[in-house]
Amino acid sequence: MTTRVGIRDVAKAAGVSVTTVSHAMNDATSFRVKAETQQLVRDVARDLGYAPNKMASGLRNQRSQILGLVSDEITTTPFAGAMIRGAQDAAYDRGYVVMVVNSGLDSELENREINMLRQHQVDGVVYARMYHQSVQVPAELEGLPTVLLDSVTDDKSISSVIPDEVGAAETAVEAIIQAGHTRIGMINNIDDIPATHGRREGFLNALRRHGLQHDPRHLVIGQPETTGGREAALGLLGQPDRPTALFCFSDRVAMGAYQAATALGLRIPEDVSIVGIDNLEIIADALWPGLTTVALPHYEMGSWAVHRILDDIENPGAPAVQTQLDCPLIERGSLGPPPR
Amino acid sequence: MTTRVGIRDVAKAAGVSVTTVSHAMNDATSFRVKAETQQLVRDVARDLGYAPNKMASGLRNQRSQILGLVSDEITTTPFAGAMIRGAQDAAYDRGYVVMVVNSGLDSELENREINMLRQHQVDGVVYARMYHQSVQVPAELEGLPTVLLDSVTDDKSISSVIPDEVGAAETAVEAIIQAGHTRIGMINNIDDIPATHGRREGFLNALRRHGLQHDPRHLVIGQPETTGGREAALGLLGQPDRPTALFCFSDRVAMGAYQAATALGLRIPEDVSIVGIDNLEIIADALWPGLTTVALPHYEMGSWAVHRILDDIENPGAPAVQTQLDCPLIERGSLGPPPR
DNA sequence: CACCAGATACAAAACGTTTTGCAAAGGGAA
DNA sequence: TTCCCTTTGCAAAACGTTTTGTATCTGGTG
Repeated sequence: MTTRVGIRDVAKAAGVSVTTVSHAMNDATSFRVKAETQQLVRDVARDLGYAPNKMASGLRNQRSQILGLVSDEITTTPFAGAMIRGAQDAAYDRGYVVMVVNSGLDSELENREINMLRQHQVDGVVYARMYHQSVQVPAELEGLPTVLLDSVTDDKSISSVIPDEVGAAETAVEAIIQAGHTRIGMINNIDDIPATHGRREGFLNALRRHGLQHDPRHLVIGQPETTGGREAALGLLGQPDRPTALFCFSDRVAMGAYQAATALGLRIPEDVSIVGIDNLEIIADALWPGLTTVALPHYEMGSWAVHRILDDIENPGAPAVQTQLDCPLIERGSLGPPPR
Repeated sequence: MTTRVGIRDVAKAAGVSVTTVSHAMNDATSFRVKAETQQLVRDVARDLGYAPNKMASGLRNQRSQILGLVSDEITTTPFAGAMIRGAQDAAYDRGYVVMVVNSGLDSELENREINMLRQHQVDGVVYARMYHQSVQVPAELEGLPTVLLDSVTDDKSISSVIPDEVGAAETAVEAIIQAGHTRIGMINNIDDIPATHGRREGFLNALRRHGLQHDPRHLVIGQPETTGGREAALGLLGQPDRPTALFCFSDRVAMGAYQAATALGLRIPEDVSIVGIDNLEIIADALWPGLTTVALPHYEMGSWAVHRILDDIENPGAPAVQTQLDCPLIERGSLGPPPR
């Protein structure tokens, strides 16, 4: 490995002082160097392949240009990837870079990892959860610019971004209603989490808005996986006055509903329409027919969080903001008119 | 934000010099400090919440304790998450931290991102692909310790880790044969990539080893997604002397095979057994019955790559090694004895 | 008692930048 | 010509560590 080229190498090669090189490179202060000299220096720098050492400049500036991203789980769904990419793209656009750290559910480990981030002098951290939930921000983050991703906390002084759960459900159910359905079932999550309540509320809102009767037997709950969806849908679709459309808590639940429909000899969407939430492409695209669903804005949330944190860093003191991002409908083939 | 506590604060509080504090903290050199003093210093450091500034120590040591991870795609499957987590866990265990960067297919962007990593003085980089493939290592990585993850290159001086494709297929097909099948079909990928050839080879190896006839009509190819699997399986299972078991290129292809079986009124595994590759849990667990499949060791590859790179950094000059990692069989419910 | 070795602690230099304060050069006005 | 201002360039300090070379102390030995 050839030894790295530093600022003094450039200075020597260009026949100027390191000060001048520094000024020439960081054009914020370029009024201290003649345009001509600046060009010369930059050319030399490029030819030499000079790239400033961020550890040195960070040390001097007390700014690392590094953001930390701490997440709980990362392996089971592609959502984490989308969030990370959103965060990383935004960071890159603004000259930052992202350190990813994840700790499963081990909060002891999480604290130690946050500590490592601190040692690396990260300028801020995005504290992310894989599923929208309410969290306690670890004390280790005290004093570091922090924004919550896919989670909220009681402390209103911390910015956060989450999906608009209510709106997402409304979007889905509106679409179902537009297609002509009046008997609409919902398979909700059994867990007591924000998504459960928000989506239920959105479901009921949409029904009410259109003056549709809500049959409580058509709103059931189950484990938020495929098996739970299958069992719930089996019950729902087995009834004589079965719903003609099912709004499912998630795409995995919807996949269970597909299985139930198939088992009962019901065609999708001719006999029953199904709509999910998540836009988990690996499932939604793979189902047959494709699953119409509402996308959760993971990429956008990652991007939003990073922009928020950088705004905060560059311009401290702005008030915290709690955001909800829109969830668009993604149409595939599982929503059609009700059977006559 | 209270101003960070530095080594001189600790020194002052403990009534010793910064040198002594440094020696007391880094116990490699602890023979230069009395055990008692060391304890005192450490206690004081803990009480003050002192955490050494890695930018400063990195600058001094010419070692950032940061690893770069550059990947192509990250959002579509959970594989990326598994790799990243494997890498990050391994890094954490050895006191390192991972900077993630990803660029889609834009190699121009990739180069600029690698450049950012260089500026941050990463000690090495893991160059990862999401699907096993043959790559050209970008010139930007020149001179940086690099290992290839889920990819290989012609340059044998670069270490790499990939799944044992041949072995994976052999494992799957052996299991099928053990279950009693003799007419075994395979739905392979149409793309000309290493996985395609390796899995085909493993399939044929296993058949040959057991003296089983290979009917060329039972080895078909298709797009490596669910739709491709469905169409291929429809053809395969529609034949009068249909195979009693299907070995699928991937879990998504296997999902298509499920759909085809269902459409043809075939039960799994009573009428036809299906085995995949990937252990894409979100699908394999969700299918009904669960999909028996061979796991691709994404987590392990991430971990292996990081350990390799750190070995290389700590002990330079060791020869490069190209590794293949084992792929274990994950049994769920889609493999049974052949119908009589 | 004098000397020495070993144990322990410290001061200072170095890592590669940025930035401040100052100096030199150039040019216009008196 | 002299003076002063503006433009351009430089030397040096600082960021927070680690490490080297040296100084001091202690106690044991001749």
